[in-house]
Amino acid sequence: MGKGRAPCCDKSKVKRGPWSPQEDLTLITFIQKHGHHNWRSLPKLAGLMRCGKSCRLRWINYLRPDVKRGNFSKEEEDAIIHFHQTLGNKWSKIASFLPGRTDNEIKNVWNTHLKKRLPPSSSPSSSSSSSISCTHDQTAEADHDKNCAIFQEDENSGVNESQGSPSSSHIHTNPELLKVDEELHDIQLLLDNDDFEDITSAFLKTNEMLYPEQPLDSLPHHHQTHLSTEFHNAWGAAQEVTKPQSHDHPHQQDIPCGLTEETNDGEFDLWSQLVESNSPTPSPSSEDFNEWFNFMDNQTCFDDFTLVGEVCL
DNA sequence: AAGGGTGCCAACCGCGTTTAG
DNA sequence: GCTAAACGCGGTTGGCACCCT
Repeated sequence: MGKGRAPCCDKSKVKRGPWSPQEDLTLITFIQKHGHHNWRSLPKLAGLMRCGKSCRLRWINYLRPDVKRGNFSKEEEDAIIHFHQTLGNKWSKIASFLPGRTDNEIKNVWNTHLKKRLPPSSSPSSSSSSSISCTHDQTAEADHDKNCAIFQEDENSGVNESQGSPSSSHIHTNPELLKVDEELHDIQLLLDNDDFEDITSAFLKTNEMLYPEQPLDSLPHHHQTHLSTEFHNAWGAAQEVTKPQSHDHPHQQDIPCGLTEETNDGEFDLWSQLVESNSPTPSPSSEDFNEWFNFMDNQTCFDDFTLVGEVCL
């Protein structure tokens, strides 16, 4: 690869900066219908003047239905501290332990809050973290499933918004972390797969209710980047209408909403057609999407929601 | 009330890794 | 096996909101 990397897109022809609600809608609608098998061609196919990377980032960090918004619970913060000690700045790895949290969000929380709490010596340097990464990575892998289960359960039992509690500024010492690990292990032993899925489902349902309704045009410009929560909530509820079983797979982010695992191959075929012909093809479940559009109209007070959807398809 | 400083976070950039031809 | 394209990750930045003086 000696020629250097070609730019991912023509910077002069793509829009940059904060996403507008209309762009969010366009992206959501397109992915809802066609999935995202090729980020590079997606913006062109969806009618977005955005770089594919930008679309991917927007989707992963804000628009995908299982993204969890709101403050981090004490348990989540403790977990971030714990796994950062183990893994270092492997944000995506840490994010995989915290369902619904993105690597970007965790990175921001670490840099703005958690790092400041710790004494300088307890923050792993890049060299020290790499020197222990092998052994600890294995430990982290082994802890992965049980920690996921724990945070699902936290959501389910309503202990999420605990940042104001007197203990929320408390920092784990190593013995305490060990105790937490033991507790995690005990609970993991009590959970079977069905319980895990139940908790996951409950978590996602709770997640839909994190933000109140608010008319789009009543918001100041700065908060328009947060409008995705409107779509996110509406989408989550729409999933209840269309394909409730999709809630059972929080980590299968690549399977678009409204498409089950069984239909994924078919969806890929649809993508192939789109890429080849560069023209939209009819949705296999247009009735469901129309229902979703109507729901979104009500949720967002966005009069021409259906129009936006039609334009980009 | 105004202005400067600080914090926060969404988004961008560039590089390493993976995948496809 | 090689090369180029695409993806994914982590670091960094820009700009808004809030706080303090």
